[in-house]
Amino acid sequence: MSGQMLRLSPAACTCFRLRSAARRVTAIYGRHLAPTGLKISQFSLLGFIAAEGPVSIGRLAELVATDRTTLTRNLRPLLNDGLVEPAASGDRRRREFAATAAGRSLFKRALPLWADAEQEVRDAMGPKITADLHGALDRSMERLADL
Amino acid sequence: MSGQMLRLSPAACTCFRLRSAARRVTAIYGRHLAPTGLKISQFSLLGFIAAEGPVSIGRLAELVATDRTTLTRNLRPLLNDGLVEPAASGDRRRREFAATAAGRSLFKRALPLWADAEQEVRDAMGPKITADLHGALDRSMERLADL
DNA sequence: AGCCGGAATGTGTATATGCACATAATATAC
DNA sequence: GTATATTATGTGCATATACACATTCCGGCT
Repeated sequence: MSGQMLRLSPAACTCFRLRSAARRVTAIYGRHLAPTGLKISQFSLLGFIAAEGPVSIGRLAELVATDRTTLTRNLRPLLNDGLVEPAASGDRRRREFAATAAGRSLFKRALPLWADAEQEVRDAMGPKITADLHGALDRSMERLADL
Repeated sequence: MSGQMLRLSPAACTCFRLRSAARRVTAIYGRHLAPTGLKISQFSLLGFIAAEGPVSIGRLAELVATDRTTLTRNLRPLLNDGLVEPAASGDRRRREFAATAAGRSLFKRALPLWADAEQEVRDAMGPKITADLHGALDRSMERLADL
């Protein structure tokens, strides 16, 4: 009985735990990245765009596992701040984007701060739990890929 | 060199992976809960309120590990839909909330759908990876509790 | 009684997230 | 070569998230 109750308790929910963990870790990274003016989501997005070269919204959506329409809006702050700019595209349906020089420069300045955040989390959790978490997340995402 | 590049690649970020996983799993739960009109975050919040009885914003913020001010707004839809209502409070600074009969009823109807989502994720990941993920998340959250 | 520090909460602003729906442009079938 | 299916994207709406700042109230001190 109590086992059943425990499994049904809201806090036992896989989704709830993942979301809680994401919120908490997001806050930690946010503190480190604050001097750059970048949120962690913007940092990730900028990094992918810089690494991929000119890239379309749809391709980005695959890369970052985010809804296409979310990216349309997440790009706005980066465009407004001149970190990303539209790039030429052969297909007029497709809009492509690339990092500007300012964008690449800011990303490079943000990298060590991101590494500090990564290290703070690793220090708090210890190498074993960190590795376990990464492994569990990776294998989970593989299995959930086509749902 | 390539190892260094890999570690610095945006996709290797703990925060990015957690957020991606949370998005993906959120979508799965959302599909199951859609017939109830509840988002997974609303389902969790309603569950906590129903389980705790009259509870303040501040207490809820601790329970669900969410910023206090976020909860102020997350409560709105639940209040508007008559699932949660204000409750008396001895301290006029504190606003307390409790689930209504409709709220408890809807939560009970949503529970099996939530269980279906939980099961779908478990089936996709398998019992071992599921247990590993839960364990890694639990231990991570413990270690990150006071950061 | 009156002041005052701390506690509990709300608001303004900005971003993140995704579904349903609409639009534009390319590719394909005939 | 046009009608149509498909592809790529944007928009309206609603919610989720949290920081900085403002407000209101309680409790203790004088």
